[in-house]
Amino acid sequence: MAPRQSPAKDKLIGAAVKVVREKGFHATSVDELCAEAGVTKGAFFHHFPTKTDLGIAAAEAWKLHANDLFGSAPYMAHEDPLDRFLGYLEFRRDMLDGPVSEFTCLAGTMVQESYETLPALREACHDSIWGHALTLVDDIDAARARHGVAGDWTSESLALHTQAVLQGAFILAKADHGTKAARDTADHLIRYVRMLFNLPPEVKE
Amino acid sequence: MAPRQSPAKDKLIGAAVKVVREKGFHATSVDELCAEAGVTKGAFFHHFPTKTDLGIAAAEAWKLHANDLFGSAPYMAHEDPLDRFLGYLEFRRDMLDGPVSEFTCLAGTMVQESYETLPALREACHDSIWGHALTLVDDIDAARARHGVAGDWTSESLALHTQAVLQGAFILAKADHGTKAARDTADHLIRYVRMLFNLPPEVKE
DNA sequence: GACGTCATACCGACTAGTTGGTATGTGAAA
DNA sequence: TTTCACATACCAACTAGTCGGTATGACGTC
Repeated sequence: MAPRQSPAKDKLIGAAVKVVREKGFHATSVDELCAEAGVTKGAFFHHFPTKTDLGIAAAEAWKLHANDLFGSAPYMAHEDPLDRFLGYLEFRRDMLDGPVSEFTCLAGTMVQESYETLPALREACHDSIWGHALTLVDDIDAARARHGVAGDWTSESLALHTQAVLQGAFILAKADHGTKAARDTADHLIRYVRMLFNLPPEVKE
Repeated sequence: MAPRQSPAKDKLIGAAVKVVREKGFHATSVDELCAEAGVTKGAFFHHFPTKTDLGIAAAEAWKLHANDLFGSAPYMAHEDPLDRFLGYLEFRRDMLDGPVSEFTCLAGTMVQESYETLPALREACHDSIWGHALTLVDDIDAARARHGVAGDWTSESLALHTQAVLQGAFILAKADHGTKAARDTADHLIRYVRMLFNLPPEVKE
């Protein structure tokens, strides 16, 4: 039956991504993760030495998931790197919809609970966030070159700024139990980037 | 001797503000809070029916603390509301220094752990964040009027955007265990606001 | 101002249940 | 027959919360 692989491992990672985003890392118990994944505790500790190690694996899976999702999104077909960057921002804004736990960031959630106490998990969250942010740098660089935009800021800092605004938007959405404030803050980010590149404000119907 | 008040209550709130910012809400136990505050468990549950209730009280105390701190800061003496707003932003950027747990936001930390599971605590965090953000609205409104700045955005959304950027900066600082990325993102926010108000970029030595 | 009554602040042992983690067994594939 | 993926039973430590008790000060009565 079991085809000599580890379906339980993947199911546990999937369960962690789902439940930890809803309830947080420490509020989610191992038993709960096993129940959600439909596996037993023996399977859990067969694949992960500790609960923290599952968190680390989930953060890694999260980074792969994000880079896959955004790497294959429609706006990536644009020829102008600035269009790709703006397409990314609009895509992320438009994702701020539906249940809060379905658009928020696993790494941003976990790092708050681990940064002082679980260094290995903090590091994994760092890799997840930075790893995704840095995928934007090449397009930002190319967009500046093509459109002759200098400014006393680095492309890397702007890439990280977009992640900061999104992480902040998630917190507003969680506090508000709604998406309006989050979408408004994403609109401010888009307005800012357009101003940096000397574009007129986005026109919305 | 005991001056007919509740020193234990205040000490517990202070301990919660400190320890929860470091470790998170769920990772902090009642025993730990009592030890930090130097009181007994009896005192804890005399003043707070549940651990969550202490979290709520801490969120309320946090809002008072913030509005007191920023309400009496030096930049508030500026006559031009735009100078006050920019002074606030620069002050917040310059606060991003030293140990991470000493400049991050208690409400932003707790809301991530409570938004789906502890509605009363989520609500208290909402009040704390919104209550502080909205103190900026009058100055933003007045600054727009005085400097003739329209734009298709509301002053309230810009006030909330500043909070989102700061919350995002805290997450970057936690993930990075450092302050550079957080300060850079605050610089982007200041650059944005200056552009909105048609000011040249900030000059730094 | 002495006295009884009551409320508040606080103490710390205790408990019922949950936690992350372990030790050992099983059954199928190679 | 060895190995890997998983299951079951179990445990020590810790969890939030309870409960009977004490110390202290406020207040009304005489």
